Amino acid sequence: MDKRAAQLSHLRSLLDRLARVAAAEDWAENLNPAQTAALGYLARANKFSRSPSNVAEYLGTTRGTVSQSLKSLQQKGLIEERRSETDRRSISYDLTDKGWALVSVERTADKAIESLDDIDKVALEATLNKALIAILKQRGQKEFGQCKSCRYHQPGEPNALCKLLDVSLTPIEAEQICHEFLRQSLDT
Amino acid sequence: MDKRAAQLSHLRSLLDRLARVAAAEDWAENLNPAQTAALGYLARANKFSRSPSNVAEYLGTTRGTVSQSLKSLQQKGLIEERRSETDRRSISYDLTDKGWALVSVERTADKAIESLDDIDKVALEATLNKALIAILKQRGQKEFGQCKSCRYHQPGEPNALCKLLDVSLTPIEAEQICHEFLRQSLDT
DNA sequence: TCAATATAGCTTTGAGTCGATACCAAAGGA
DNA sequence: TCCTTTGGTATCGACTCAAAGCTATATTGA
Repeated sequence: MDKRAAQLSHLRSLLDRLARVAAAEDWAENLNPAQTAALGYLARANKFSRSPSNVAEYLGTTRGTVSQSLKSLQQKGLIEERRSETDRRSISYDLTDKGWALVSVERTADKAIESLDDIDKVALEATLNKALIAILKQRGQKEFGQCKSCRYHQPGEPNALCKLLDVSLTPIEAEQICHEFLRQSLDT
Repeated sequence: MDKRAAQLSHLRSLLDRLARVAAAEDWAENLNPAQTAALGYLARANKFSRSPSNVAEYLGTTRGTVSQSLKSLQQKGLIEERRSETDRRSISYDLTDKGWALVSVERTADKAIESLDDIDKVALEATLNKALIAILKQRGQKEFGQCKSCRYHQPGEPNALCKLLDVSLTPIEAEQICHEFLRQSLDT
């Protein structure tokens, strides 16, 4: 194994270990890391992006797994299902008050990230995003992103507009995550 | 949920999602992410740090889980156990040729990371390391690190010396990971 | 228009894995 | 000798994955 390869795998393992160690504490309220991730996603996704399929694609896992994770979250009273009136197959999940309370508790991993310099945080986010986008592109997976940075977003006062779905977006909604997201500058 | 909290959890989820998506491909040769992580650690750890307990502490999981992961890796012919002669309880694992071959195959996540600018890579590693160290310190977990950056490392030609275990270290060994690692500058 | 077919959204199933707990065996002290 | 600590393993319930199995909607082709 040459040195270059070793260096690469080192960065990769560092990332993996950090996520693994950080995930090891995600057991408050009997939530495992996958359930915590799903709950966190639902808390940040808009109402068009809270189906099991969306969660599965976002987290890079299968619909079957997500189906059970969500069922478990539901049994614990953290989320509740809302069936679509137009399409009787599809389901969307909303957080309950209990769910909202849980996502806002701070964990030691958050504190550790918070302790970084602001400059580091900005750079970290930018770089991680680059890496993530590169992987997703190679796999042909969707990126997901905030409406306000989307190609279909049209700013406005007081509400913005989604030109794809033709719906009005409150300022809060414009910061939520959407599965239809497409970045503005199309670099292939 | 105020904006600051939302920002924090965003960085945290980004990290989590990246690791999750990257891990989703680690199924070559029927290895799951945990097994891949264990194999990767064993490939980079020195001979004093390849016990089940060491792997468990490094990955932030339990000895029981690691015990099963290693057994699975062993059945697949990727590692082999070596029992200590001085302590009949302890076990150390070595990679087989097949195991070495497997850790050196490049995955798409590696390519994505490789595609980053060198400056980004250096900054990314430094920042991730800061965050990891902060978490580990809060949890009272050991850091693990390369001998050559350890407090007990004494450079020398051709071989360096570990002042803790009083053993000679070849240049290759000095770049391996040790569970006894203590960083040089002691900032509390 | 209306069945036949294809696709989409989600769930169930079975094999394998993870984490918590309890446990055994060896080593170290008092 | 007895007690504690350390290193590793067995078991059980919960979880994950992949694949197969529903329904419901969309599309096709007379």
